Amino acid sequence: MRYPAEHKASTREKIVNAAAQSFRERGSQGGGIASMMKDLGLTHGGFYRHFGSKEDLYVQAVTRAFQQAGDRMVEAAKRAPKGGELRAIIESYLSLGHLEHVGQGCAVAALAPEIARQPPAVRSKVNAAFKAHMNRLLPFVPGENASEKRRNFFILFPAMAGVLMMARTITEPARRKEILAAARRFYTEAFAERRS
Amino acid sequence: MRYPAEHKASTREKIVNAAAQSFRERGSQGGGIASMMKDLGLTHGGFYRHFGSKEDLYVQAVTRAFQQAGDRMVEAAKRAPKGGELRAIIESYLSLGHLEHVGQGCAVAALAPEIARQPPAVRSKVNAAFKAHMNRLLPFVPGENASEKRRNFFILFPAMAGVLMMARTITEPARRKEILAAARRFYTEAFAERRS
DNA sequence: TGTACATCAGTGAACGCGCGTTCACTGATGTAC
DNA sequence: TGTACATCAGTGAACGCGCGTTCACTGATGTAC
Repeated sequence: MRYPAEHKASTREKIVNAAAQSFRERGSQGGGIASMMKDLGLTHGGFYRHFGSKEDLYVQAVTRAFQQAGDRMVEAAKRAPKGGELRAIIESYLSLGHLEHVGQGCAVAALAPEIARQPPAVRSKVNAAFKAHMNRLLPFVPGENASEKRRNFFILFPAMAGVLMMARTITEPARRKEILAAARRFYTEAFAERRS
Repeated sequence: MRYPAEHKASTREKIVNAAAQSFRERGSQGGGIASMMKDLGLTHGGFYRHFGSKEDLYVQAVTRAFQQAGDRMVEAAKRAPKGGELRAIIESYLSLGHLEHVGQGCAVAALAPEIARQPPAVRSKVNAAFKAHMNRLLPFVPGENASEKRRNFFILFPAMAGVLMMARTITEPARRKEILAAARRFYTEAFAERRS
């Protein structure tokens, strides 16, 4: 059958979104093309009308994941009182909600080691998506100039990703919360407090 | 053929070591039992004389990986001048050598998100191995008492793992070094300097 | 306005491959007698 | 001391399954005339 004009683009959109969640939740394998398509009420055969390969989808999906995670942080910052933007970002990043919802969360915390193992072509595209993500967040990072902001960014954000990762690894809920709370305090004091 | 008495134990040892490297380098799939056995000059069929399943091996291998990574850090601390132990650990953890040798390095930085996705039985055993790893390192962590040391441990080490992960993700060598250097400075100042 | 044809997103069977796991077998050495 | 048998780490073919990818086909709607 023939579909309305933007039908194809909208299907593609849905696939990318489903994949962005699936890869974060289930790893870089993502649980299979067939299962992702099925969740959208489609069959696997149609997949190749939209993407050249699973790897192609992976790049699109990780890029999307960075956008979504960035959206969440920017929104958290917007809801914060003037001057409290970074604190709000830190608190939302190191929240129990973020820990529990890998599928909607930070792509670094969900996938970093697997990204590091991708072939160069994939990694360089993911790098570009990450760079865009960083640039959205730099305005909220302390620093006199761009390079100082970048340096602080690369201390704060990977560290928070590490904490989140670690906490997700641990089974006892109490210990998880403890770790997140301690890290919130530490990074808020280090980066988001009036500095002397 | 019948083999000398400790032959079996020694083969098992070799498999665990090969797997500890393979999982860290190639992810929780590890590149296949057959290929790991082949690297040791064995065939895949023999694998099940040593392990009940691949999952069983995974637990043993990750445990081993923690031991090895712990060994390296403890050795670095021993080589350090009195009082410089933690600084030495930080510097060796955030070194280019560690970044480049995933297979011999920290299991958290190599595998954390994948560990978080393992079934509960696996995760709780990995948790136990991690706890043992932590206890080896606690003596080097600042803090008045055990719980304060633990709190600092859970800030410092996951953060360093996050930095390493992130740096491994990035393709440009210069940027990688930059990130490591900035983090070394930050964490040394925060945890391994004479504190006022 | 009506008819024939083209288009193309989606379908579902099929293919090929990798991989975890099983199993009957091997054969050198230990043990029983 | 010698012989028959048991042991068991390791072998390699085979099985079953999941999964990425291909391909001939479908059929509703757009387009040409």
